[in-house]
Amino acid sequence: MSVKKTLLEDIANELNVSKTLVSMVINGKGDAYGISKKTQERVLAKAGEMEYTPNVFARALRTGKSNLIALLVADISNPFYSNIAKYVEKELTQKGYNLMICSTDENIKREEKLISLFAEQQMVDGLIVATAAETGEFFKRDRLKNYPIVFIDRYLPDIRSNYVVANNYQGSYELTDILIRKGCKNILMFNISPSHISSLTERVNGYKDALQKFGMPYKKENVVEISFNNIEEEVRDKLISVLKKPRKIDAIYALNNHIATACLRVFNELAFDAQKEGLHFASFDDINLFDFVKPSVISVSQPLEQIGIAAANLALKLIDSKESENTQFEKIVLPTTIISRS
Amino acid sequence: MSVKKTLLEDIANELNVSKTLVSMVINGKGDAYGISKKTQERVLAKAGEMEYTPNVFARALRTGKSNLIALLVADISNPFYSNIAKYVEKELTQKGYNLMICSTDENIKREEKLISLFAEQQMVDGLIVATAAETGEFFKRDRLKNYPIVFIDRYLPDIRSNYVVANNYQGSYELTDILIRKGCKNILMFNISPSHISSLTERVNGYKDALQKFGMPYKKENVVEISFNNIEEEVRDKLISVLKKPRKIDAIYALNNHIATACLRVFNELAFDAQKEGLHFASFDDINLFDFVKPSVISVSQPLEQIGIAAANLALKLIDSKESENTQFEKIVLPTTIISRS
DNA sequence: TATCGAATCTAAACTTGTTTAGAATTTTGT
DNA sequence: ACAAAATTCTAAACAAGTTTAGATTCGATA
Repeated sequence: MSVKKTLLEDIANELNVSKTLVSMVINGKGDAYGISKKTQERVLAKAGEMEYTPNVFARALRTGKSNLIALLVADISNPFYSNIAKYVEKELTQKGYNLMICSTDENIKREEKLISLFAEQQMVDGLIVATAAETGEFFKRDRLKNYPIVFIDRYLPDIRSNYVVANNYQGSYELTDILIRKGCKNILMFNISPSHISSLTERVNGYKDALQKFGMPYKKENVVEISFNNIEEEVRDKLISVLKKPRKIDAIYALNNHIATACLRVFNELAFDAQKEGLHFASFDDINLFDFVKPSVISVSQPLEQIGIAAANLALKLIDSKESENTQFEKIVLPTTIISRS
Repeated sequence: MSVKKTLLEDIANELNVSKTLVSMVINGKGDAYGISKKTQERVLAKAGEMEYTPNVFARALRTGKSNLIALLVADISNPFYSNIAKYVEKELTQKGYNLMICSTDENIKREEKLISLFAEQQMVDGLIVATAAETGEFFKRDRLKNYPIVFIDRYLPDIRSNYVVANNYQGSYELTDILIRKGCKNILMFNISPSHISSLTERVNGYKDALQKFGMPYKKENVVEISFNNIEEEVRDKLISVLKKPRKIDAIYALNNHIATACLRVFNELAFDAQKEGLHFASFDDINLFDFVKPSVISVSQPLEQIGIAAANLALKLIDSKESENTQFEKIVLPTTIISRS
């Protein structure tokens, strides 16, 4: 019962011209194909009057372009990703593209399934991915050769690829440096497990190298691994046992915002006054929350807007230069900022 | 240079059968069309071997179904929406659908443009929308008649529609009730402007009716409107002037999480100890942050997961029953929970 | 042995645009 | 005035599937 959609052909029939002509005019190629100004106007007017909107699928089928880009992240409800998503979308919208955002749940199989659907079938013109992959063998498959993929947040060392990431190493190095200068001798780091993710390993490396600069030993027992799917509980257990022991630890460093939140929750529950106890608290990733809590958080803030914009534009660039067999890969590393709260 | 994709026809040629047959088997209609078991097996085996994946656009063009649903929200970086998005996506994935999430920036024109693109051209099979519209005239257009649209968070009173919302009235009523029972005589409410959005007006109504129940007057000056695009600054100005005056106000009630965060920022900056000053603080919407801040926040928590799941399933139901001219509209109102922190 | 029916399969139409190759018309040049 | 060139337009092919209508093939029935 719903009203019939207007087709190209309907406009053509109304005006007694061919649908070829209408298509050309609608796509702004009227001049290029030498359609008279008068005819162009008539077509445009009629198209407006009949509320014509092109069928996206027919167009994509014929041209092989959907003007769609997909963004794959572990979890869209993580503010880190949802903020990046916002900026990616904003940038793409300006350039006439639409964005599909999908959560992979940090599940490699799901990620691969989505990539097969989106990329191999050209459902989307390009892909922006915070990959959960370990080695990334999947990305070597022929079908993905020459397909526009931009990695964000994490990259795969063994895969030649384009990526946009924050300078995790440098940020972590600076943060550790600050903690040491504040007098910390025993910085306990909470890492995520599995820890193959590049951004995490680089944060660990930055931490190690800063220790080394000050001639401080890297103690394995000072890096605690937390399963990514059970953060709250494991942090609670580990942190409580640390706080209850006679203290050697003089700083806690959470490697991402989830861990940091879990730590803060424990401090809160125990009514533990870190400041009074001489314990510093630091986190990689900066979230709103940190502006309001005690203990004050020293954090590394990632340039979310710039990451989003850069990833969007890099993807568009790759799409535009797709045929040109460009084997040059772009690796964009953006600086982080330390946020030190009093 | 990238490897050629496998087409239905390629499989058909390899096996010396028609592409019709291959299509039928691939879509699981082999039995229905009387294709022999042996042939079905051969097709499936060959399809797997050749890594066939169907072209989404060709399929959608012919069938008029894309297995895509779009979710339109004001801002995907708002945890309220990003959490709903997560659950909607999870539910849809299980049912074989993919989700397109788009931010409208609370911009009605952009919302309408996206809906035209998505719905009128059947780019997506259904739509879930937290609309920015005021009257919703747009939704009355013929092209959208009988198109599966589910409103979430907000609905349009003048539009006959399907929606899934939290019980904003009841939540706000209960919250106000609690504040009054705690002895509050002057509850200052920060509302968002423009305030035509149903969820907000219902929160105001709940507040008013609770006051009335206790025979307390509704004072216009106790409802302050804050422009949605300048929340931080306006809240700062208004709140500071309130706090500096000789106090009559004994509770602040923020109508959403953005306003609440802005208020907390002001308390923080002023080192204002609300508890000591006998000021209660409440918010509609519950976010992580509230677990960690002072003053303690009394909040109304919305059932994000249930909203997401219900919206997804309602959309799917509408899609399935599309042809049946169902004029019955479903209105799902889910209960909220008060979270009272000590 | 011609016929009917079931089982199995296929040719061609169809979805809605874009693009190619070329046709029809008008203008220009001499 | 006629060919060449430029202008303006169109028929048909094409993208890659799904669906309809009907064609074979085979054994069974009369």
